[in-house]
Amino acid sequence: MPELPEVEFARSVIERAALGREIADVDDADPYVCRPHHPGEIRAALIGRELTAAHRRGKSMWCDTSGPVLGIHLGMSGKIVIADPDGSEIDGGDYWEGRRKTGDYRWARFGLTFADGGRLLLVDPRRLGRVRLDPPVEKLGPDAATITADAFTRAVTGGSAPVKARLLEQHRIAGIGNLLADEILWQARVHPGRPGDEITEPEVKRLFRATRAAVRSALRDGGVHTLTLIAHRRPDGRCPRDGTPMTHGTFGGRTTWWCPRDQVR
DNA sequence: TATAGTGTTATCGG
DNA sequence: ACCGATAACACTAT
Repeated sequence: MPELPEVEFARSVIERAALGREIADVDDADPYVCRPHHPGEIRAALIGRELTAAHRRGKSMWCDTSGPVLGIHLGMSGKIVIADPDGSEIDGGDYWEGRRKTGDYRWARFGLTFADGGRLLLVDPRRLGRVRLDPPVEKLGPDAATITADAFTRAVTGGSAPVKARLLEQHRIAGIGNLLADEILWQARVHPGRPGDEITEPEVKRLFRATRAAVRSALRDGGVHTLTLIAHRRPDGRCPRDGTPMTHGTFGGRTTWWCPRDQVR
């Protein structure tokens, strides 16, 4: 399930395989995924156009076209699949890899059909992805992969909300999901429940460095599943640093795992 | 069989 | 205004 690194991979697949192909048809029949549009609205806007560029900020993607901008969000279970008329497929996903057979389009929730017969599909079993025209990208904070130290400090400090909740707010920093957040807090040795207005300068510094390091390593190694802490977020999990049994609780409405010895309130 | 979940958004209540 | 909790979405994994 996608966080920033997985979305970047999907974006690169679109860039590599879908740009410059004339759009001959659009399946926008799913009113939930395509909200707030009505069925046929995206179709009418894109037929005869082509994608000219693929962008990403945080977990949001958008494509420039010769017409309106096409926004794509993968939600929790979405991925991009490019299916070509010769039967070949480019699978732009990770989590469902090996669990979805080539040619299984049961959960295709949106699709572009190109004039050459190829298709770009949003395959999304849980239907939490979204496709819309002219998405409000400006509401997102700076991308977690490139955010500056100053912007990071502004985003994380202040307020009474737990720091974990802040890391997850896409309008402050775009791209950190539940797993990345736990990894960052663990790397930085910061308790997830620390309120923003109590975070110290050294803590912010460690969080910033951990954010950059975790995002970079997940981008390099193929996704958030490769992060150190992830395998230890489980009932019998132990801290990879000191062997202490991991604790879990809820912050910002999400299940959170941390090391009670390393990460002290 | 029951429950939780790597995301987002809206709404309600404190 | 800020924050937490809850629901909704529909399916998979444990």
